[in-house]
Amino acid sequence: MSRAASQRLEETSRPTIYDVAHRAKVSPATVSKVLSGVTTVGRANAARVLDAVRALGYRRDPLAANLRRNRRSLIGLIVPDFKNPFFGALIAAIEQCSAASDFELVTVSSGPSGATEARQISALLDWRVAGMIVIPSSARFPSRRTLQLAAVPTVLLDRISPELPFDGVGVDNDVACARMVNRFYQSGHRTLLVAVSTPGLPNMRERIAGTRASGAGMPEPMQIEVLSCGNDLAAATKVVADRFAAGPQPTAVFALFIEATLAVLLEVNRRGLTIPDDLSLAGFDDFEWLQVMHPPVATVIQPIEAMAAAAWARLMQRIETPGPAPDLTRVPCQIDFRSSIACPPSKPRSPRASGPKTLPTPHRRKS
Amino acid sequence: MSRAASQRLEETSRPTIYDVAHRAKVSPATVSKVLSGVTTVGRANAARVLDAVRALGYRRDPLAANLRRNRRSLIGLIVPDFKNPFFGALIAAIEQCSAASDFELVTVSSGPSGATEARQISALLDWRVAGMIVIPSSARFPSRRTLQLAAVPTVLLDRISPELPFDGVGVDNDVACARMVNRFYQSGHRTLLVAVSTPGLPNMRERIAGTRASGAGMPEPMQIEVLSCGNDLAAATKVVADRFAAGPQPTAVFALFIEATLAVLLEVNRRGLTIPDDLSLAGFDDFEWLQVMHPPVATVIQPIEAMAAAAWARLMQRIETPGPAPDLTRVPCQIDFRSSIACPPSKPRSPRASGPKTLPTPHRRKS
DNA sequence: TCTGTTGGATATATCGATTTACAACTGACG
DNA sequence: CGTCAGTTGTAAATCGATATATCCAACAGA
Repeated sequence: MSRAASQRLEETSRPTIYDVAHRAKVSPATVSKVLSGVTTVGRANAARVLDAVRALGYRRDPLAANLRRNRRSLIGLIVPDFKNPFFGALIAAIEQCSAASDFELVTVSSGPSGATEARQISALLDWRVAGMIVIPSSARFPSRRTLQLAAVPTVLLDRISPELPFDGVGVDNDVACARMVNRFYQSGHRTLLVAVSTPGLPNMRERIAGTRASGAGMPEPMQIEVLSCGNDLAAATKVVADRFAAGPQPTAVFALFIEATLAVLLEVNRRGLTIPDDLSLAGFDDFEWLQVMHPPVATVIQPIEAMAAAAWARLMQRIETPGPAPDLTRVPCQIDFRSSIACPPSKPRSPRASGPKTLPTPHRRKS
Repeated sequence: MSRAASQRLEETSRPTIYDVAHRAKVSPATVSKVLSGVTTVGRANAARVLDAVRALGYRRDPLAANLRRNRRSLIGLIVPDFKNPFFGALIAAIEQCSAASDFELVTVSSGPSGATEARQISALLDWRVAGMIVIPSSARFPSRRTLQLAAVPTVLLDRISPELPFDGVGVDNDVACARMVNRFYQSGHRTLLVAVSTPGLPNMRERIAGTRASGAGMPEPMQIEVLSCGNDLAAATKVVADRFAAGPQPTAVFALFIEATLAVLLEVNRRGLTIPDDLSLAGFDDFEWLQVMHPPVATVIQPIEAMAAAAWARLMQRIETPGPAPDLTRVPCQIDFRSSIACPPSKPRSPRASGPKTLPTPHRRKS
């Protein structure tokens, strides 16, 4: 009866598996088997089914299929912020991975607040995702309410810590920072201002630790000052401006997140300073525009494709064989030492001293 | 029987509506009514249901609910590229809108190819989204295969054209371009190189038309040259380099998309030119880093929040009352005339002539 | 007393697919 | 010829929720 109705509507609404079955003169069960690649179907029947599918333009309803089948075909991805192109690139890379698989990817953002993050996680769990990739947004992740995550294969990305009971994929922050600090040291710097977002974030913690350790291990130990800048550009701008106004002028800044790099550049402009003569600068994360600065800004380059691939592989593996021991994968960073790092100015604070340049800078004004 | 089983598993697997009903000593139908806010439920029963929901931590399965209910609670969003922070900001703004509504948002990217765009659209249609917001990726949208879209409320965003049978929300490209061209004209420019991505894209078409019309309407008509740069930075860089190497040196460039702005800045660096003395530059889309350039780059600022809000409102309206007449909404742009536009150099090609400056530029090197 | 109405609750069919248990058919072999 | 094994196909239950029809109690009006 209902099937008859569905048949009548065949042209207006989407065809169902019953319509296909009817047209191919087989049962819906057979159609389902053909579509899911079960081999115990006669060649003739299979062919007729495929013909009918083509003729009717049938597409299976993933809602119904997922509901019945226990294994769901969705992967959830949670990023803190869509506006950040670093996360954007990660999303794109992960989407690439998912396209090559049988899973569909659903991406949502958690915002800086832990509350909305928990809400988004719950929402994805409601959809019974087969697995999740999460870039944690808050320092303390996961909140108690989201601990249900343990039930679903989950891989943390970028902001990872060995204390959490999840698989994780991140970069070797300490190594990268050590290399960058070394560059500062080799250029003659003995003090370094490190601009971080929230010191509690796992990746920030690692970067700070790496910087500190490396600085302390030098023949002449470096003096490392850590500046917490908050999460957005507005906050960072203010903190950086205050710091430049207050303490002794820094001669080298290592910005551990992109907004800090921007904030420092803004402040440098405002004060009419010159990079690298007055101030050496290095950043984290590579964006194309960093190369068109005067001079181009040295940065740690996080291997986005590699991170995405590693996270995806880890998740697939975890879905297939849910083993008990979570593990962390570290991907190495590249560093592009661009010309924004040079000798410190010879006189700390004075009208102007044209410090010797060790690195070529692109020509600017030709007057 | 099956319910008994489900009851037995109550602690290990997610509770169902039957579990709630059992605990509250009512029928599943009543629970459903309470949860969907139907008022014909006695106060005592409603209270017991809510208690049971809390006690069991029940959350309704959106798969099952959406399957049964005809009205789906999903909105699909398709953007061409997650890496572009302009789209990222749009996603964030639209997500904001959706958070305040009963709908859930699913975002996917279509990539530059029309084929994957069609595939993504089909996938979203399979999920029976209640509506879609699409930033078309290909010049000819929609492809024939995706015309099924007509069945679902759909709003196009950013790249819109009156020929398509869809609602659309975009910016007043022609007005914005006219204002920018006027600025070039007022600064003394009579020739203008316009860098576009794909001239066929609706927004590019509009921008080119607006630029051309405005330039032609000047007391001394301007000479407008259009340069097709392709869609990514690599292509744009090459095209721009070739153009600078070949024809007469441009004195003013209006980059209609962000990669072109970057490409021009790169080429300017490579050639050791100075902005705005040797070349005046304006761009489209505002990014924070444009302000830390030397000098800051003038740009058209697209009102992202307004676009998102307009698109969302339009979609909600269309979902509630599916009227037949599609319409286009235009949102006005702001322009930030930064100091990257100045007089053209007095001598077209020669050692160097320090052209008179009409606008202050921030100090650079103090040597 | 009987009928009609109404608010409140329930039983049951249903959304569209998958899965399980079983029936029907085909040969093969004793 | 009958039984057994191996294929191939189908009927019916099922996933978890919602819509619809039905049912019941209480109460008003005739």
